[in-house]
Amino acid sequence: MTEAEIAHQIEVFKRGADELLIEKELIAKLKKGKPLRIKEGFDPTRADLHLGHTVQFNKLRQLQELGHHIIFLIGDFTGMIGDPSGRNITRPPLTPEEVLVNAKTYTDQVFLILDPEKTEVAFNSKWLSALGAEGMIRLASHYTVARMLERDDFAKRFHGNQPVAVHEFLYPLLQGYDSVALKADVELGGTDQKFNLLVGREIQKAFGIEPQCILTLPLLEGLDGANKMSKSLDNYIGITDAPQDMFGKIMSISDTLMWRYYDLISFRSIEEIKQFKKETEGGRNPRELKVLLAQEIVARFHSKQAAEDAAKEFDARFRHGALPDDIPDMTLHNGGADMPVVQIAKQANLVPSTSEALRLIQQKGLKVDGDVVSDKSLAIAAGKTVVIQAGKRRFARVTIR
RNA sequence: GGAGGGGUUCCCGAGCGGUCAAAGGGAGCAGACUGUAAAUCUGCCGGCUCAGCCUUCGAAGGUUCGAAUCCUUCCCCCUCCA
Repeated sequence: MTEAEIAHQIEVFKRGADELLIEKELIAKLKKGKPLRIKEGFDPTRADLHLGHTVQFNKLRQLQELGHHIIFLIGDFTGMIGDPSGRNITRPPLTPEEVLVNAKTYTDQVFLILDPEKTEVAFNSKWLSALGAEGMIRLASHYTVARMLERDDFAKRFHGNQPVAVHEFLYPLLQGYDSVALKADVELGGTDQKFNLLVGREIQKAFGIEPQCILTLPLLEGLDGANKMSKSLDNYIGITDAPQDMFGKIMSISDTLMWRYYDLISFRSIEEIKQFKKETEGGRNPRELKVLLAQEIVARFHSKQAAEDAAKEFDARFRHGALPDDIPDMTLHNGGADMPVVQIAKQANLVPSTSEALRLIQQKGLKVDGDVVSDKSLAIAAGKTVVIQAGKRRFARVTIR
């Protein structure tokens, strides 16, 4: 590989990335002229992937296009332990069947971005199950508690009198062992993974393997603009979200966050994005650019047509107050008697409780056929069909029987 | 193994015999304003057959007219010492 080619590759590696460790070593690896083994692991604890994950996939895709060997690692074994990255020490363990199902949905979604022909899918139970208690203890001997406590998350909890379970220490070790088993040249991860990735280098050295290089990518903030995108915080945009939802969620992000999304998940060139920024400073309504972003994303995971339809409906619904096309229809049985709206709202899953429905009425947030409900004891006659709206976004077309 | 501290409503965190469905903050929800943006303002924020009733303060018992608050046992977490 020529100097120029290497320089180009390094540029691709680093684009949009947070950190590349260690650049010199990566250059040395590239100089060997062989495709690099690039690994990234994912826990199959959740079936659905969201846009935050795609930041990683996009980078894998770019590296794949450079001709490198991409290993998509499913952490079926580590998934049973649970990622220590925070709150839940105890996670419900997954059954092997659940893991398989999740893994399948994972790969289905990932291959919307990666080339399935050129991607190796691996499961870490293959070598981790074989490790056994003895192997585990041997593995653990290669790292010290003091070094383990260097991890920010552990240190914080330790000093903040929060529990740190022993098994949480094992996770980085196992992840590192994955790199040994796969002979990874490079491992990718979010910035929150930096510690684990570095442990991987040490473990590889301990096993007499050339340590991997590390590429960390920024974490995509969720819809709230503060926390990282995650399903458990319910601030995510799922890859399999319906076009309408996807579009709407992107439209609801703040202007500041929009630029972040442009940087991390848009395929537009850096120059183009710069131009957009300039235009908004010159008075262009950021809303228009948000629409472009929303369309790009919907088109990527659905289709161009879906993106256009979503934009049209969005306009109709929120700028002109029209009802959405896809109001769920349902029939509620009340034995032929009139049914109070509070009950209807609850049973139609528009509100979690009748108390909540009563509150909504007080706050003028509940509508029947477009009219604000002011009488909390309002009942709908059996046989009628009405459109109930709770707040701005929740609708149901209900027939009473 | 020993000593001490602690477990409160989604989260943080006050309360320490009645005025407690439980202060305050965060998150969330609704309304106003908008670009379903942000910021801001207002209100709400356990459940129900909702001007009343029911269930909640780690769990189970007990004391009391009355307990988140006192007692007993148990479970869990943290700190220090060994």
